[in-house]
Amino acid sequence: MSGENRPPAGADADGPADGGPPEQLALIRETVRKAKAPRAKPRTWRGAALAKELPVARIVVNKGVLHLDRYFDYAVPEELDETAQPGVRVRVRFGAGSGQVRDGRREGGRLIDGFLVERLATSDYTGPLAALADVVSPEPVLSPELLALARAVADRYAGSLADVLQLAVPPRSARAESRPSPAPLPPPAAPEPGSWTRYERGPAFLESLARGGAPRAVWNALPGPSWAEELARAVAATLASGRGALVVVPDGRAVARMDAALTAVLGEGRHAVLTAEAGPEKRYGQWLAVRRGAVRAVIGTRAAMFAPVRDLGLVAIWDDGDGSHSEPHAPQPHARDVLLLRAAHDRCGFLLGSLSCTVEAAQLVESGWAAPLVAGREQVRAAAPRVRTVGDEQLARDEAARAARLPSLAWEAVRDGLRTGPVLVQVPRRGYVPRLACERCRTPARCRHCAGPLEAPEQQELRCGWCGRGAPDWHCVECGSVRLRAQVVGARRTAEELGRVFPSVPVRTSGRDHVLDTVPGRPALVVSTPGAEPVAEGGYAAALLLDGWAMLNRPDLRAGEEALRRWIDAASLVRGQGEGGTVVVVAEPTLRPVQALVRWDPVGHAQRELAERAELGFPPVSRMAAVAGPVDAVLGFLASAPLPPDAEILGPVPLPVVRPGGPTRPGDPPAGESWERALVRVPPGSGAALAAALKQAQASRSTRGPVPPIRVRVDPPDIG
DNA sequence: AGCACGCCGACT
DNA sequence: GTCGGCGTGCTC
Repeated sequence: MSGENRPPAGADADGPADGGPPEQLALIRETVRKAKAPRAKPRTWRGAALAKELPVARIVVNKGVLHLDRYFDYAVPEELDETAQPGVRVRVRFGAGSGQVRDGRREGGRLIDGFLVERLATSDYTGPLAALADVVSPEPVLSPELLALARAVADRYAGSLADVLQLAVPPRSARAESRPSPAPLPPPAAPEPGSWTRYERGPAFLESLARGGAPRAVWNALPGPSWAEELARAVAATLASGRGALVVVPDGRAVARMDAALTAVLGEGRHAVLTAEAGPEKRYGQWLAVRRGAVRAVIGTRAAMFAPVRDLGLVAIWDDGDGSHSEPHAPQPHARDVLLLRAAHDRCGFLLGSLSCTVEAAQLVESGWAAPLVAGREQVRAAAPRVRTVGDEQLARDEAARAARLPSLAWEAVRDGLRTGPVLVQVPRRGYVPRLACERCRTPARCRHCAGPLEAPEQQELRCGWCGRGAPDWHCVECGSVRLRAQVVGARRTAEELGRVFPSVPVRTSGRDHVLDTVPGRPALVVSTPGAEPVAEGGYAAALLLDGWAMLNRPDLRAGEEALRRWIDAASLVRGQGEGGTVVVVAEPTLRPVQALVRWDPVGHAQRELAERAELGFPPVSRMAAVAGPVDAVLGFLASAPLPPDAEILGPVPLPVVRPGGPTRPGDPPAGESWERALVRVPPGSGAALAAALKQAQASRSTRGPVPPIRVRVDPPDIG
């Protein structure tokens, strides 16, 4: 299906996937030590009895601090010899105070958790080794594969191994560990291709998996509910080859659908579900069943991306554009990139599926690393609804629309739809912040120097949100207009008024705090925020996508892609145009994402976005990192970081101050403090050097005295 | 981050 | 002499 297994562009093409170079300081110190004293047999305080074979244990300690991101050697006491095997959890004394001996025990170190990485005959460390305090449990939870993956993720995101391990290995539950896992089942028969026949290379993809191959594909799924079953068949094909499979989906609803689909295709007992919802003990039990090889297929939300599946044959991610694939805990890895690293490392199959298409997905195809898995146009036309647009000019001319606050085309679509079934109305969430755009043609206003988004904070001077330079003489590059606008629309009110326009029809709502899973096929108005749309029995007769303008003008590089994804996701719940399914989107028909929706061409949209990002030096073609903190600290940090010569620093610019007691998001500065943020941008190929530099600067920073806090994030998701 | 060591000034 | 200030450096 695709060529040899070189690493994917944009993922780890420019990063050492296997460990990375040792830091220079450590290297020098190591050399000096070796010169002074050759490898020593371990001596412990007071010479307690040690294991006879391989008396040294290499430990990774559970401390996320970056200057402790290396291994520490400990002596293995005789009584722990048997259980102290690679991969087990251990407790060790760790901390300052070397050389304090009292009663034959070393004092001063605190007991902390860690993992045993390997057993060795000798240590490079010249001092006397402390002894392992305890082996927590004989369960080898950290396999060499998982360790290598965690190392690669830490390097890619300028984070520490310990932080990644915290995400990758769930907390222990002794009860779950003591329960035996079920006996593994023999591989099932290869499945029929089913609805994969709708895709040109679908059956071939399944056959390759079933034969033990490692095909890699970016799959643009046809609208409708079949994707879960199709993913389940890909899993089944992989199991048939005697290998394991892993599927990561964005949320609990998608997990439930995959769970049902896998049960239908494979029967009971062949797959594990890894979600946080299950509670720690149950989750650890499932995780253990996977690690022990009792279960070979895994589905779950993002934490499952590290699932220790044995003999991995396929990693798959569904809807990679969904924000919940981004891990909020340090170092904030994205499930797509973790799975890319796994695919490259384990040389297994890779499947990225979505109804829509991200720029990153397009890049995987563009670079040749993955093959496109798409349906022909006639399949798309049959499955997708008819899409019509209502632009602002049309809206302005439409007297009836102004009076009723509803364009007549939209009114007709709702009225006609309600004759045969439910009608979906999508309204943007409140809190969507539109960004500045040309008043006439709606082209986003960008900085002349770095192409960042322009902002006018609190009616102040117009300036760039990235580099902070002012833009007093801005004019639109497309049409020459000098006027800007930012519009916040009364979306909810419009939806409420819809209910008044159709008083005899029940109105149901689905949103953040109250999400409906399904609605019956009877006529009803279903008002929903993006992502919370219920599935309608038999499909919606029509959908109304309101206030596209607000969706498209958020101050985010992904605004267009995200709006299109939200629209496609909603429109995919509508019947195909053969059955009369109609979608009306209220947005300017000349805009690229709107046109892509009308043509139902998310892949083409992503390809054009990718070309543009390459031209403007935007991620994912370039790689960026964000450095946030008090302005002096940010500047000092950047000055001390050994950035690659091709790195470009944008800003810093002030971040919005969080009001005490106000809403906070992870990553926000502490309430009341004024922080600034700089962006560091490097061209393709320098991503690994950037991450290494940021890591080193963080490590040397924390060794010297109390320092003001700094937040570093590789691949920040919210750059304007 | 902790935590201990060490090299300087005021105290019993 | 020796108690303890916190500046500096290490953690197997």
